[in-house]
Amino acid sequence: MAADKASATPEKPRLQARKQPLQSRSAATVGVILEAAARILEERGLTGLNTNLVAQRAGVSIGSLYQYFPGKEALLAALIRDARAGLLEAVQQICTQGGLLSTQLRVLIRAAVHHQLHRPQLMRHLEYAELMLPLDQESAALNDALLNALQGVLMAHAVQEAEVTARDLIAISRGMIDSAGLAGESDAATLENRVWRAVSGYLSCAV
Amino acid sequence: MAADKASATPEKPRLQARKQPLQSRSAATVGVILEAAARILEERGLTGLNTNLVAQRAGVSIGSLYQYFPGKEALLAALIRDARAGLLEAVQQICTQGGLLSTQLRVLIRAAVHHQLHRPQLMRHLEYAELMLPLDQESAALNDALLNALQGVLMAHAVQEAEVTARDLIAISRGMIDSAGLAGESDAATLENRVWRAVSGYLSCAV
DNA sequence: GTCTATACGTAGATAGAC
DNA sequence: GTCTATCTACGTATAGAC
Repeated sequence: MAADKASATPEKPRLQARKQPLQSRSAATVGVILEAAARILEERGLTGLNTNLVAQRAGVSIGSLYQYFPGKEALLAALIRDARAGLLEAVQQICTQGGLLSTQLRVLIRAAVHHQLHRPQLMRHLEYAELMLPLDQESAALNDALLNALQGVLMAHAVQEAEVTARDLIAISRGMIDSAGLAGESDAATLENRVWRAVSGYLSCAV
Repeated sequence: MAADKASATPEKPRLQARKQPLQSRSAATVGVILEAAARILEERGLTGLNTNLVAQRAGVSIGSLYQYFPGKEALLAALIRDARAGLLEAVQQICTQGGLLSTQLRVLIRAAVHHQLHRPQLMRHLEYAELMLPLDQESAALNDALLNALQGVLMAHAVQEAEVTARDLIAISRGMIDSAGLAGESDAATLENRVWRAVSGYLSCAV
């Protein structure tokens, strides 16, 4: 009987929040908690993030936090989802509008720079967290949607090997913006031009 | 709340190993420990790395491990130093040889691809660890040396804005190789060509 | 439904035996 | 000089009060 207590640990990280914040007050609480988590992430990184500190900074008790997020990983998953969803919205809008390839890519790069340069440290920590977490269905779907949107644009303009090209373009942009953010750059326009040079250079050799 | 109990935390991470492995047996032990740490990093990431597990995998006791490394961060610092030193050696050799810019960059990209595609997960974890650790003197010096070597090549060929260009080229390469490694690519030659396209494209627009 | 208090597990680090 | 045993601290998660 007593042995049952410590039965085989299922290792089941729950990434979904226990409650969906349908009420406005709950939504506000969730927002406060997530913003606190984001700030801590920026200041202390992944290892410095813990549920007690988040609750304290958010001004709620640890018990309340656990009512909305079943653990540290759930906080990270929510932050990742939010970030991905924000970018995806902008990207899909651009991709469905059509136009010259160069124009579309320019605008996409602008969106990416704006998105990633806003809080570079936070994005970097989230990107790393994404690799370690067994990323949930929703985040995976958002990632796929992002890649597919870009791939669609490339195919619409008859670019060869759209799949690997899309991956490379994302890697180039992400790497450069990451690096610039880390170096303390804040001039989005200049950075945008440099990313454009790399992206257009990569493509012009290909065609 | 109650009185501050954990307020006076000095937070003094020692990054230097306690002993330098001058004897061959010690050097072997250090090597075994570091390889064990590297494997765990690849399998479980930064949060999964702990001193007990490293000692166990390395086949030494936790006490012995602490004689060589005063903690988890010292293990990471040593791994980062080793990786940086390995790449720097190759890069400096290439940079001091002279020749056409395109030739030199080609060879540099080859070295970078070879270096980073070998153990992509490990490199990614180390890159992230590098950001969180107050990186020690030696690693900082190695990083500077790397950047300077590339910058020197660019300046020798009269490339404008060598500093920011060097940073961008490193960011492009690192981002693409990282992404390719994560996607499971193992064809170094193909990847090398794609990185070359991005790098040469970036530069040709600049000149 | 929000808080306080606490039990539990894990990891860090050391002291002392051999 | 290497190992075993252990102490301490911290973070997670829950139970129960309000």
